[in-house]
Amino acid sequence: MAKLDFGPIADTTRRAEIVALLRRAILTGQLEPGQKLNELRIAEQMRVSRAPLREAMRELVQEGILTSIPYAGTFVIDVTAKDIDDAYSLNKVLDEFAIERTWKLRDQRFFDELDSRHEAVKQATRALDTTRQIETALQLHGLIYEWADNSVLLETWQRLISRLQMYFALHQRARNEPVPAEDVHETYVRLLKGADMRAAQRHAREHIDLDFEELLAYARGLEQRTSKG
Amino acid sequence: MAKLDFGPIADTTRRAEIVALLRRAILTGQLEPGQKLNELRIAEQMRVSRAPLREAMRELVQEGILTSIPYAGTFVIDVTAKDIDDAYSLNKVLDEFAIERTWKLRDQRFFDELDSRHEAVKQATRALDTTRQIETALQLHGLIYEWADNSVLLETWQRLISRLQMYFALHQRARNEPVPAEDVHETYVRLLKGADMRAAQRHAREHIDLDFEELLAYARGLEQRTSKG
DNA sequence: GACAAGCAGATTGTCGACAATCCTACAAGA
DNA sequence: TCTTGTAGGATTGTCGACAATCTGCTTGTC
Repeated sequence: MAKLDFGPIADTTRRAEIVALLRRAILTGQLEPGQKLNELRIAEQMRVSRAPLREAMRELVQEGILTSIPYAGTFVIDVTAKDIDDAYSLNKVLDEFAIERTWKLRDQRFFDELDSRHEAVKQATRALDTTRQIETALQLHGLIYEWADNSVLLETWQRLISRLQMYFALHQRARNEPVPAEDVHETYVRLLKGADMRAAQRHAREHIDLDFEELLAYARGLEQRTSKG
Repeated sequence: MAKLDFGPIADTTRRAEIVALLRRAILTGQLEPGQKLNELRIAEQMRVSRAPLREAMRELVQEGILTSIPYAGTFVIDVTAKDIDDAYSLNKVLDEFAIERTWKLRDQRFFDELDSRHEAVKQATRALDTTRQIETALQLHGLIYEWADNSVLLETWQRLISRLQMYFALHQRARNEPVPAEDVHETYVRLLKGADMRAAQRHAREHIDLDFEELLAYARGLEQRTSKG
């Protein structure tokens, strides 16, 4: 008989669902940076009272993707080039640490999961689903954090990807180009399976730098435009 | 005429004050790990309705010092040896990064602030005020994060010190010993003023390791006791 | 026309009450 | 004895309404 492993049951509070809905709207760019969230309107749309909505918004404020000014409102965070720069430079450091911690803990299950997530990225890429592509790519990247066996590190990473996902989504929406067909994660996955930890760490740095430059350029353009307007 | 630099005005929402009150109670150990927070009772004590209290609790949950289970309650997080280990190992990495980023930005104001915070620690030590000593020591340590000019890094650090402060406070309360009179931060401050960045980074690691070992031993003892009971 | 005072209108912050859920104790049945 | 079902009380989750605050406009004065 197969070993059943019941996971925790789904959160059944309205608050949790609101958090999920709002987060998704923000991370996919449906709610744009700087935009104000009108409590009454959103509550009506969701057929929910303002109490759980406000609690949900508090969570997202602490998560770093909303910002709140007393008696003025709650807004989607603005994306500045410096924010992206900050997030990425920290991400590099964390990546190195995560790889180091994960390295000795790699096993067959790790490699299987790595392949599985890699496959998910490729599938989203083939389907030209940019939103899903970003999601899956970040999940692929997040495996080393989940495997590092350090809950604080994992939390930190999860806070970071919220923003990164938002940045990427904005970038993609702005470009509105078909996704590159090549498999940019091939090397990353291969190195994580290999024996040279330093090489994997180095690649993580450089691989990130690649997308990073594009993002930064986009963000700088954004700022110039908005400062003109 | 001196340049006036008006800081932001105080938050005037009840929510913000509740957050401050609760956070302080948790970080000083007045609310013990694992303890349940009864909304009705706390609301009555603070002469406040449950709405702002619940929002405040949501923030602290996201901050990582409370944990919430739907329909069951909100609890102060438990302190396990692994949590401390995780937090500290990440802290080492972040310290190194913060020092690196700060190094080139050091100026006279930095050195002055460093001395000022160092003095605050010494003063709290002389006054035998352990709670304040922990606070000031963490603030001294946090200067490199404030100076690193990386908002994401700073946020991450602030999330970390919430827990560290809680751990330290518990430790101190448990020992209930007079605080060591020697100045353990002397070398740290001197190296941050010096010219050898690597040395400063190395010391940050080792300096932390020192207190860390004590904390870990304490936490392990705690866990054994609770598993027995 | 410029500027300050003051008045709606809209929006956020807070409150008290109700609904949904959980935990405990206890009884009934196998 | 162990399990299962079932009230009862306590606590959390949610709602609708009221209070506090901000914003933009209007009005009046110079």
